Amino acid sequence: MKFNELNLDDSLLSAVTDAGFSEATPIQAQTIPLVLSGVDVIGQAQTGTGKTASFGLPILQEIDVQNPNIQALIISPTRELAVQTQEELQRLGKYRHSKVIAVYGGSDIRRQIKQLHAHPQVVVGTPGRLLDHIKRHTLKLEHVQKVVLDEADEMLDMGFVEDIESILENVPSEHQTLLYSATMPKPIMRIAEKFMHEPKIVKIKSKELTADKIEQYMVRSKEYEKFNTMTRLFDVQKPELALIFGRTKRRVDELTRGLKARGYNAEGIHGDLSQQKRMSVLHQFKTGKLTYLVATDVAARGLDISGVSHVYNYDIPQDPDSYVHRIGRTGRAGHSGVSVTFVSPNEMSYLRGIEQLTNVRMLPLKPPTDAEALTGQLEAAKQEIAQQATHDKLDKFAPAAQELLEEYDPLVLAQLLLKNLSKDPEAIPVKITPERPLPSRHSRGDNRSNRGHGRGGHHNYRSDRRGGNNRNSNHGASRDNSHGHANHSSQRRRRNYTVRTKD
DNA sequence: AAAAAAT
Repeated sequence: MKFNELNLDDSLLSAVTDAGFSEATPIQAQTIPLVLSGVDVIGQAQTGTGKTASFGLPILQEIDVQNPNIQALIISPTRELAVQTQEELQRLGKYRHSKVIAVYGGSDIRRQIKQLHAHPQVVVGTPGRLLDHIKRHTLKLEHVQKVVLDEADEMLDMGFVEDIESILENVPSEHQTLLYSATMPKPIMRIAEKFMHEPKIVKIKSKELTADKIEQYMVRSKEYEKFNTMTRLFDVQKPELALIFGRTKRRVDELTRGLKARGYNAEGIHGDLSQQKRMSVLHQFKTGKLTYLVATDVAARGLDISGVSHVYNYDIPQDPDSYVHRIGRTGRAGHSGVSVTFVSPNEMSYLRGIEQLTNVRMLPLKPPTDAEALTGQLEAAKQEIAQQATHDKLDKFAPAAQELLEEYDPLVLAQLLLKNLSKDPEAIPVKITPERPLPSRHSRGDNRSNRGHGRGGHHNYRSDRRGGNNRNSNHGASRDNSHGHANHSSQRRRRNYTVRTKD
């Protein structure tokens, strides 16, 4: 179905065309006429199916732009989703000159109050901050006619039901309600009964729970091997854009540190980071400046990032729904995707739970060997060298480099490159805290060391307390390349690929 | 049990 068959204003159709769409997705084709007819609607669909426009377009159409009051309210589970929704609605409504703002925690409330004073017609927000504004009397909802509960199952999981209830007390009772949810558990149906009137249900085939465009793999890996296995996979698979999920905020921090230490272009995102940081990291990832985004489930749902080629479940999700959401970040908008889930022996039950829900059997993936991984790194290095050579107009250099690379044992050369490429070679041993705290850690009164960077990563907890100074000294060879002439003459980063056998 | 969300 084409958009122009949906009785939408020309102003909206122009914006849709600008966005590059002509064909409506199933949820849009089915939902838009219903919303326009004024009935309550339950939409069972995930982000990436065109959900936002399916409520956004009819809402924008019915907005009276002469009316300075807030006429539509959209409640989102996470701040990032609120921002994303606001941006999309603003884009779709640009020719209607409707004003859409987002209010959410972690950002300056005074600025938001100013924006609220400027008479927006649509407000997108997260529950906590919406309530905050209501209490401050800076958010007036008495003219709201449409309410959207976006990702309702997610909001339910996060315990927002009471908040939503309090927010809705401030909305006139005869409003139209639209509820979106990827899954439809009983509590969602209860909410629907409570807040909605004879809702029409639009269901997008549950068969598409996990798109078949996603190749789903699993890797059996013990906890302490996971990190190495994953980085080897990176080297072999060379993801364009990878999303890596960890179970806790702390593990996300550790993983990020570890990946950075090994020279991967990685950043983390979770709820304890400042909102500013969250936004900037997400922006970097969306614009491709960042290849590896390590995240808690804050990024599992709703976020629409195009071009995620790989999703890695470093920690398998305990909740099967979470798995569906996580891998749904890839294989979007017609692209194919790959997901890899790491499973340790005591996590097999989670795996079974997931496979039962999705009705898909994950293909076992053999962890790459060191040699395979190094070959992968080598290829990447080759490409980089070639690229740089072209860039510097030193085309002659490329064949020479090729030759060099072919001449030497890849293993030796790759190890060397590794050492040269990584920003902090000493930090290469990475230690990720095990899931459960280790039993007694021989508490001999000194807890000065091992938190954090885990440099040196002794796996053996023997009490060699004098060992403090036995760092292996093979990095004694001076890494400081301050040889009189500074090398910032060359604009780009230059590296010395000196070939020297390892002692 | 963790994460998210108001300060």
